Amino acid sequence: MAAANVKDVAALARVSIGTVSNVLNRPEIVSPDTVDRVQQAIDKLGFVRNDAARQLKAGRSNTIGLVVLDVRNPFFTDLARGAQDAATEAGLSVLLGDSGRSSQREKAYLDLFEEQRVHGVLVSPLSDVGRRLEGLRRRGIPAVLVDRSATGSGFSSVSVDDVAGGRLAVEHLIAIGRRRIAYLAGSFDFSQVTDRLRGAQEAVAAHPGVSLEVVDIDGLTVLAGYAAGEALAARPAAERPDGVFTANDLIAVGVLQALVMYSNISVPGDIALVGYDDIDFAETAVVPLTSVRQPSELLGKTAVELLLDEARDPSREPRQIVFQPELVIRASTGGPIQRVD
Amino acid sequence: MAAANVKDVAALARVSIGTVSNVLNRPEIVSPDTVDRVQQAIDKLGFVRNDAARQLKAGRSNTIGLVVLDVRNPFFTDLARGAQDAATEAGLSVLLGDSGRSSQREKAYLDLFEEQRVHGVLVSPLSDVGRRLEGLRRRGIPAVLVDRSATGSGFSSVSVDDVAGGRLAVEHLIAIGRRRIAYLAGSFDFSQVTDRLRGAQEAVAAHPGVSLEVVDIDGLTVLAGYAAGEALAARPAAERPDGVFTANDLIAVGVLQALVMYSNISVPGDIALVGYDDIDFAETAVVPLTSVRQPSELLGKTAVELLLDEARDPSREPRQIVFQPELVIRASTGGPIQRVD
DNA sequence: GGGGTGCGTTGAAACGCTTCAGAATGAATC
DNA sequence: GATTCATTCTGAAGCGTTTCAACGCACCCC
Repeated sequence: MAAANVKDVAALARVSIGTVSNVLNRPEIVSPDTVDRVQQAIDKLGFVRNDAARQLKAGRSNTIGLVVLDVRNPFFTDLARGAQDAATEAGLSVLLGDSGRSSQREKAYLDLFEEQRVHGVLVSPLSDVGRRLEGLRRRGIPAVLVDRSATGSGFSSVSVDDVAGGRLAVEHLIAIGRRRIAYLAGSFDFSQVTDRLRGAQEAVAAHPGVSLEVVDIDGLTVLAGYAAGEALAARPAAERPDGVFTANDLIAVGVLQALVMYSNISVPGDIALVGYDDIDFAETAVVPLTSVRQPSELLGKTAVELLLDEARDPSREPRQIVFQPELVIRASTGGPIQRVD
Repeated sequence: MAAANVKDVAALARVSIGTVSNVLNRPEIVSPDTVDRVQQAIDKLGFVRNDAARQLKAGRSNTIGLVVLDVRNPFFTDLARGAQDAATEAGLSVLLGDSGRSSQREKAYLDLFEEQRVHGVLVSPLSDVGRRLEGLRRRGIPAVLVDRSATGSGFSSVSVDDVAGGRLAVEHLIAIGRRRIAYLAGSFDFSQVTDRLRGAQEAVAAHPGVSLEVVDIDGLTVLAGYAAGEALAARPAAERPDGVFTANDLIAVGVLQALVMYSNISVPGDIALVGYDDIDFAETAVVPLTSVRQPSELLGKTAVELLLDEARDPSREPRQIVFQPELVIRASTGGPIQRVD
């Protein structure tokens, strides 16, 4: 029992294959009677349209390729979910690839997407994929960079203003009276890490009497944060910061746990703590964590929209969309909002 | 500048299109000279093979469809990663769909996969998709159920023995001397939740003098765990369990945080705690959490292997592969491993 | 020199769909 | 009754690949 095709349906419904195709794609131009007859034939034969043939004819697939740096990072899964929703809405599906920060895998996925003649690609780029994306574009496949601003690259991008995020975090610490701020981060080769630092510096610069110490730790993990927290706790009280901003929530959680162990240091009493990303665990940490939230789902949704616009009109000027992060205030900086305007 | 196709390559290399195809797919049967010439033409034209045409001809795509219940759950992303690795190895790619526990979306993804004539589908089934999968199989698309045993369903499956996991957890609690065990869980309509309970019951039944209390909480979240932990702490000490097993790590983390707040209750001193899933945060919790680990990545990898076997030989008998979970012992039950053989 | 053997190459056919120019039909208009 | 027009349907062409029977050629062997 071979799978039925349009020809079989046409034969059973006693119409031409062209009519079957019209029933499938533009039923409004076919007479109701015929639509009925064809539909019955389709049901009877269990016909399911062959997408490969359709795509071959169309010249491109109904798929959007998305390459993320790390599927295990909630930021990216949220982003992927947003992208999927927007794509589904437009009748497209998303092929999700995980580069795992390997430029080899990144390339492999882009090659795959090119063979598939995808509708477009969304990339959270590892390194310099500009040339590769140029190639895709020449073939008519638009690309949008996600989570990285791409001014001047000739591509559209959606990103979050990390400088603003850093500023937001540290201004909040200053607003609640902290004067000796520390920024805890590792992996300073990530632009996100340095952008957040820059924001922190700007906030400090705007407030005389506030100092900023940068603590370079070993990575962006809970364990690195725990070690850093222990080191802070071991300092004489006078040399400890009274406000700590970390490059992400994982570090903050580690710091928090180290401080809770040394129960003589209280959060936020002695040290107020602000993380970044607002992961699920921020809300449910031992001391609920103030954090900077990125609109990840919105990022994915918007990226797809930019992509579709460019697919429709390839000559369109690239646009850089920068989202503003949002500060979520919780107990680790004194809980309910106290704003000083 | 239209994209080059095999015909263009053939013309430039002065060979037939059949030869170009052979260079692409079976270079060993083409003379080295010709391979060179064709390769140069390919490079010069920037030719990239059109996958849609290839698939149309082949009758099926080089893609495996995977539908998971929730991409945000690390268990599934790990599983997906395992599946991707195995698929890549076999020259296939994975189309990842997130049903988000909606049977409508589940159906939509299966429809999509059918249109795509995917090589096979992996499903962590929401409800009864048996009939739907039967339909796919009739069309030559094999299916493997993941994270659910499917004995007697006619399909292969990979799953983890949750009964064994529950037994493992509670036997460990008993082995370290606990006698009043509590099982904290919500959502008792999930088979995983009840299977783990069954394992716990078996372990208790095998040890006279040990009691098991089942505490039904509101969901499987950190917050639900926190509430349950507070309730435990509020009990008179004599009525508190001395060993707690939770249906997942999130609950355990919540319990842990509630207990740590009431600092008169020590973990593991007063209450030993075992979670389930071994999420990243288990290792880095305030008190590192003993947990039952599921080989999620291996699950994905194995599922793909079963699928490929069935794709190669459709008459193959379905197989049910059940993995054994593993207990990871950490500080919440007394830390370094103490094994009684 | 006829017949066999292998190697490398050829090119038409087929995969299943969509599209589109044109045919068929019936109704409306002069 | 001829003309126009709208509506509905037809069927061949074409998308770009893989496959496969057939072909040419060189070589070897009696």
